[in-house]
Amino acid sequence: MKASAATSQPASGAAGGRRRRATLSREAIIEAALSVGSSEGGSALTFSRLGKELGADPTAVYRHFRDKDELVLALTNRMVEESVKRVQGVDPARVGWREWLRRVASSVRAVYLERPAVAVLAATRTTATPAETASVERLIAVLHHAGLGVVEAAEIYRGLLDLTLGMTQATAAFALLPAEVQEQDVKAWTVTYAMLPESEFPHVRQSVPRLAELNRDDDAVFELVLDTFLDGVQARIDRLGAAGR
Amino acid sequence: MKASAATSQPASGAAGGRRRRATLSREAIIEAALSVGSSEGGSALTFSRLGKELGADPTAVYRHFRDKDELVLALTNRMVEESVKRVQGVDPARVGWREWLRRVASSVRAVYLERPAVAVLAATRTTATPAETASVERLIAVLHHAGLGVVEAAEIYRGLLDLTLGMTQATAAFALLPAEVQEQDVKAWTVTYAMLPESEFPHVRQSVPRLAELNRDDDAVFELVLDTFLDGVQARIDRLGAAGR
DNA sequence: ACCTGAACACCGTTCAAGT
DNA sequence: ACCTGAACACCGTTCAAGT
Repeated sequence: MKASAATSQPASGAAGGRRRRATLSREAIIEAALSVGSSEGGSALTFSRLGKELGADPTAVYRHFRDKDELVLALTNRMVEESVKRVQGVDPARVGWREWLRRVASSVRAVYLERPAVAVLAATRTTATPAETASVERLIAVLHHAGLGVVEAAEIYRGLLDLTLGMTQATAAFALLPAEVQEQDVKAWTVTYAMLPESEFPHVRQSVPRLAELNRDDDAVFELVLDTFLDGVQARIDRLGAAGR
Repeated sequence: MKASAATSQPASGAAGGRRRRATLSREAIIEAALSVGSSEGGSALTFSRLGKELGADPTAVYRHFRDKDELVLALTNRMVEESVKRVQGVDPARVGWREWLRRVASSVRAVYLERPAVAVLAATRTTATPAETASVERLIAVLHHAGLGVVEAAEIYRGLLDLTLGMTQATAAFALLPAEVQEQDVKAWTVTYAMLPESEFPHVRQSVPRLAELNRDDDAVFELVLDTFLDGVQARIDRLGAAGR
């Protein structure tokens, strides 16, 4: 458990210079929660830690949010906004639908994994905020223009997001486990799997260096899955094109 | 919060007739934990609930498991065993690699979703038990025989499992949320998204009935993703075949 | 040898009391 | 109007005491 650095980012839009211990506001609480949720130690987002970060009593948060769930929804919206912002300069017409989807998915994953303790709470939630609805419209539109029917485009959008958020939540949840537990998991691949008898486990033994590598690099596994999924989308589009001719 | 029915399955292998309040054993505790983890109410697996199910003091579990993590690992192994058992009658040579992988992934998902409170704890863990290692060997072998190189087969195996477990963990986590919170999420699609202005959100409006449907049916989304992923694997195999000729 | 029950350091949340 | 701090019903875990 390392001490979490109290590095709150400058507020977007608000005229800066917010002091610690200043009067609480939803904005200040959201910033503090994002900061607590990104702590290296990897422990959960709690009212106690949040109060410490704010320099206030833990229960003071209840003056601004009805309960923890309302805070989680506000944090989810913030991460959606941040994800959108990171790809807003990328034009799907220029880079192509495939590369654009890759970047959208990767930026969602990156934003979430920067705050694992928030990610485990946010990944499964729907906010229906402007940032989210605009993003959904955009994704379906791009898939439609790529050659899919509108409803099929919507299906692929949903699949892509569930796939991205699901795998990201799993990575975040693992990162929050105690260090000893994580090491145990690494050892399973570098020791147990590496020492399996070659006669019974020929395929495992031949690929175990790569498997151990992938076990330490969830991002690589995610990109592999993402690329394979997009290959499948491409195949679907090609099939429609062939049938339409 | 509904009362969880104390329906423990008959122990596999053991000569049946175990009584409640009998002397505790790892087996009895595992069965009780699986039962608690499958409760409809959707609340977490805790020592308190486990003790009630066993008719013993909650802390009695510590006589048989070092801590909760050791229990979780034992439960993970049980679910892996159960998943393997459900497909052991299916021969990949007969149904084809694609259909076999579909069934493997679907049975893992089904077994986990029957015990959501266990699934959220188990999905990210590696046990390195015989059931798991044998399963890994089998999966890589099947993908290799389908036409992939051994290392590439291992990569696809890993991707398929992370994809399956990640999406399943997300569904399980959502199922554990309080009922009001889940309803809120449903309403986001049937109300907020359904009422978005058509001029700004033409693609959403055209597909919103299907999106609302998918939102209530995570299994359908999973199957869509799985099929699209397997299409991508197929494309990869075709490409290798063409290059090899 | 195994189980019990008090205790501890945490969780989220409520509410009366402060300013 | 907003914050504090005691209190409550929970968490996992430890440990002395029981049988």
